[in-house]
Amino acid sequence: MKPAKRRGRQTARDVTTEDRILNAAHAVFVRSGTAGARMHQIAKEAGVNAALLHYYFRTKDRLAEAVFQRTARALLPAIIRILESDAEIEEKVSRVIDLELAHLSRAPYLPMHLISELAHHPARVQQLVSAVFGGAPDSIGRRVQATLGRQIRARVRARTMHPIEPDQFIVNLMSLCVFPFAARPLLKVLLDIDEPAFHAFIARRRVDLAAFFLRGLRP
Amino acid sequence: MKPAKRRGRQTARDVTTEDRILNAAHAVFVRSGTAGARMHQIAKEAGVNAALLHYYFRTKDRLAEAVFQRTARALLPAIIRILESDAEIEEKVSRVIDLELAHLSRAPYLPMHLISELAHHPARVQQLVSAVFGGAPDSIGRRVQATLGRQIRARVRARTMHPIEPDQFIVNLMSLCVFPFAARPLLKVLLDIDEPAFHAFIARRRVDLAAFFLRGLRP
DNA sequence: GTCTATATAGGGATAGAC
DNA sequence: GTCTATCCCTATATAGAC
Repeated sequence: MKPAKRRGRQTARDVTTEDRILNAAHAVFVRSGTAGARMHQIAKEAGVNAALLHYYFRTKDRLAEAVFQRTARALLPAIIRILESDAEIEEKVSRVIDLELAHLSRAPYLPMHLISELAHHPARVQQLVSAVFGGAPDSIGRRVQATLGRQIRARVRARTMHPIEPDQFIVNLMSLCVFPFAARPLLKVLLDIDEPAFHAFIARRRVDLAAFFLRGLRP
Repeated sequence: MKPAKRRGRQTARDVTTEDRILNAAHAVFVRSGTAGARMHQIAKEAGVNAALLHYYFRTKDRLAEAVFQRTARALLPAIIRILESDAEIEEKVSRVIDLELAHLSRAPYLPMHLISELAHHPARVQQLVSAVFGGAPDSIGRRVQATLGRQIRARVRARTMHPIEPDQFIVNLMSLCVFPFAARPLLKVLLDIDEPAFHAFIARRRVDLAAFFLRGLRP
């Protein structure tokens, strides 16, 4: 590979040509959607010839799959690890919110891509499972829900928490973190805010959200 | 137009050929994304010849635009009307949640389509504004936020509500309603639930969500 | 208004030189 | 490993008969 002549803004991980392609593909796929993305555009942003994409990843679909798996590994496993740890519930909520809002501030379209791919391309479902946790097909979700369920029941018995189903707990938490980023273009129109205002909005959220959520759990 | 020979399951509004096309286009665009959608597929599901699509809507993009505007008009205006009405906050929360969950249970991919189109196709932003409210460019969002802001401040002074920014209020409410549907394929994998379990999940949500949200607003 | 037939372009993919 | 040239198919779009 040629070391010089890198066109796009390259990160520290832009070492090998394959990485450059993967990074560019990630950007283009997320920006335009997999169906709308153009191989030539990816090649251009990676600063390489279009034929090289087929040399490294045989087809567009394989390239999309590689990007998808990378996206799936970016955040979900870390969230799951927090939720099934043995930390207190308040601790879990804070840590999940901190992690999600920090990460999504840097990669705002990440969840959109994940969701959109899953919706349009049924094969991705299996790929998600194997990407997030090597072999466990369904047990992951059940395990997290069981852990949370035990914690919640204990707190309800102690009169320090309002009853809530574990799945509703998880979905509420994820909704409040992810949706603002996924719906960013919509919110900008509806709330009439621009880019800096959006960042201020998220900054405020990092301060307020955990407290709002935890008040919702009080008895 | 020929009255017989309708292939797809037709609704009561499948009266004119143009409607049939629009309905089929809606289904295909939402299912496959605009870029992934194929004109032939739309024609097939509408039960008409492919050339007819171009007779009624000159290009694929115009057809996509028509579908988008229809999608935008489906829910947003009603939500906005509730939020800027003079009902009490508790009442607003309940009504928005009821309306959204009922509507999205029938059209789960509606918000995904809206968001995805806005993200991928910058021209849609302007089209959204003119679709939701004829001429008012930005004032809609500001007006809703002002109304809510006044209500919240009054309640905070009366010590019956915890302070919260109007924009955070709106985004929290929308997040909790919309995200579960937008992320449905993801949630099915993560929570290990199938179609009927998802419906049960939403049914439970229609009972619990307003109370959860309102607890989050308590002082 | 609706159909058949066809023009045209764009994009994914390959062959083969270097 | 990387480039140039090119193939081929698919999808949008149009022309024109009925």
